[in-house]
Amino acid sequence: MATLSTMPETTLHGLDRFSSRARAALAHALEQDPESILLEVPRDETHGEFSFPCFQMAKASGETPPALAARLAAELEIEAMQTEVVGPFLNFRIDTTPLAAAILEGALASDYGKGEQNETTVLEFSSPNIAKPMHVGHLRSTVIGASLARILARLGHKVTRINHLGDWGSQFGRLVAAWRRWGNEDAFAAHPIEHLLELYVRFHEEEEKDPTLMEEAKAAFGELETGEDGDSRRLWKRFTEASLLEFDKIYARLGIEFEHIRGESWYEDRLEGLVEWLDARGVLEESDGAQIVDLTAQGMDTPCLVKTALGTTLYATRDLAAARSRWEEFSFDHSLYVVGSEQELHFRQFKAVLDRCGEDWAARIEHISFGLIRMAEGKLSTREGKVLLLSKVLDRACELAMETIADKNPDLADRGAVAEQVGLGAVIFHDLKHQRQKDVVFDWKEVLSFEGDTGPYLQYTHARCCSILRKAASPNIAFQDVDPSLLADSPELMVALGRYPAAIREAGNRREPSALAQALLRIASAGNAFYRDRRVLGCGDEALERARLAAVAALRNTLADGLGLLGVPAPEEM
RNA sequence: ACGCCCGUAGCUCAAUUGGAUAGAGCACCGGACUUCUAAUCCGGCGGUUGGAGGUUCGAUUCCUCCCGGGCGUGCCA
Repeated sequence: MATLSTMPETTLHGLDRFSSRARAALAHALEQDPESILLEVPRDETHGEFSFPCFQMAKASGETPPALAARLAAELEIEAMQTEVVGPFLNFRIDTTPLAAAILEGALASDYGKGEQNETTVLEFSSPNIAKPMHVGHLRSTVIGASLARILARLGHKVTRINHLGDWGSQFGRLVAAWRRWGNEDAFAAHPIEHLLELYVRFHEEEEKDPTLMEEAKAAFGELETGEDGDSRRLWKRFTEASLLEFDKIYARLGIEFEHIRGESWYEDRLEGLVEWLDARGVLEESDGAQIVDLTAQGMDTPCLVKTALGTTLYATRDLAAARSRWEEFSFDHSLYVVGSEQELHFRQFKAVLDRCGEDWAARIEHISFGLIRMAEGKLSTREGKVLLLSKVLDRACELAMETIADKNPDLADRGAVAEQVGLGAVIFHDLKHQRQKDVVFDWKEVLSFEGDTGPYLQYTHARCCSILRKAASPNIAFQDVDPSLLADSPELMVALGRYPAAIREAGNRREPSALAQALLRIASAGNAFYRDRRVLGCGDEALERARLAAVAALRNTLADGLGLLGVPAPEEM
């Protein structure tokens, strides 16, 4: 993969074009490899666009940091950049006209922020359970995964998205057993998922009083796992099909697609082979009648169970089979699993099992874990029937967006469609703006907020840009027709736009969409300040209007692009 | 009990993964719409970064202990 410093300058996007020059000059002056020169972004923008703290290099050369900074400032001659010494820091400032020229050229092009990481990545995300409705808990995996898929694709990855449906396991034994006792065809026909959820909840209510229930459930799952096309399997298929229809509605709404929708059952005929393979590798042991892989040497005191004493498979069995299958099929460089943090032990275990088997590709597996969504009132529990349906959250957000439109822009055409975009945008962005690792307390007031650091704020800024461009006599400004010196008064906007490519890179490399979300907020903020202070249309100077229109177009394009990567719709009017 | 994660302004979160005077939004107070959408913008208020040590030029960030919260800990997923 090409590193920043070895790439030709024309392929460097945004501020990278300037930082790479500074790094190259520093590397030359310090006789170091450019890769070892790390530039920082000063917290305080008045210090410039980049900064080089001299502490470490000074130690190596025996100078004091301020002395080294001063020496470098005197030596360095960088095209279109000025240096400034502040104590031990060497700061870099980009000349405003070349800055505007470079950023405008980049942001008006269609490949802004594109990367060249030519790698193959398998990405598993969303993965709801069959026979249960999607609830707010599924939102995170779904939107984080979908967004990461787009971001990584932009960076050059060949991405394969897999929806690993929870369509297998002992829970289906429970469901089948519950159906046989209390199932109702009419209720199922009318509201399939609701009815199945009722059965599931009822099972858990009654299993304590009636131990024969669990026996029936285990027997039913046993029937399923025989692979025979019997009654159990017919029921399971019906439940699966009904669930998929429901899921598709949500995915269509969120604009999410998968290369493969493969439930756990897809790997069913590989399960026996997997167990035999583990045995052949000599890692399988029996313990209390179950088949386990001991992991004490890997630092885990809990072994990985691959078969119950009854001979049925477990979650880990299926994930191991899936991992092997994906390795054989895709020969991936990365295999990412966007799954909640409560499954961390599971992933450590299943990677450790592959380690024990001598599979070095296990190191390419990453658990992209994320914090749980909790309700302010207490824990959600599917078993107790306490769920907040994802569809309800989306509906409520869109309703509120409709009310807001009626209030703020009652003449808007196509209000329903825009309300849908704004409502979804609020919910999706709210999720993606937080670091994924942190737990989220679901708060209606915040999720439904359309002001401040929200999705609708970004959408609004985008719509404002569209509005200006719509009213312009000639909205399509070619970069060649712009005098960039006329934008020399707007370095804040140019810098914010210029950091966009690096934000995409950071979001991808850290598997952290919030890095992109935060960058978009800064861009929108700079954009709002820009057109507040600078009249665009009818500013009295044709060349100036052209330049400002180009800046607005660059802003609009970047916001639309970034929102697209996050999966937030970008209406042109709202 | 043990393991992992989290703790930053009244609330929700940032802080370039060890850098400069810890920043935004919400809430609150005060200002800006006859001019490209006020879902916006500008100003003010707000901090012992849970606590105590340690590592070093420098710690919100790394280490140890403690406090508080979340999740997990062989036959669920």
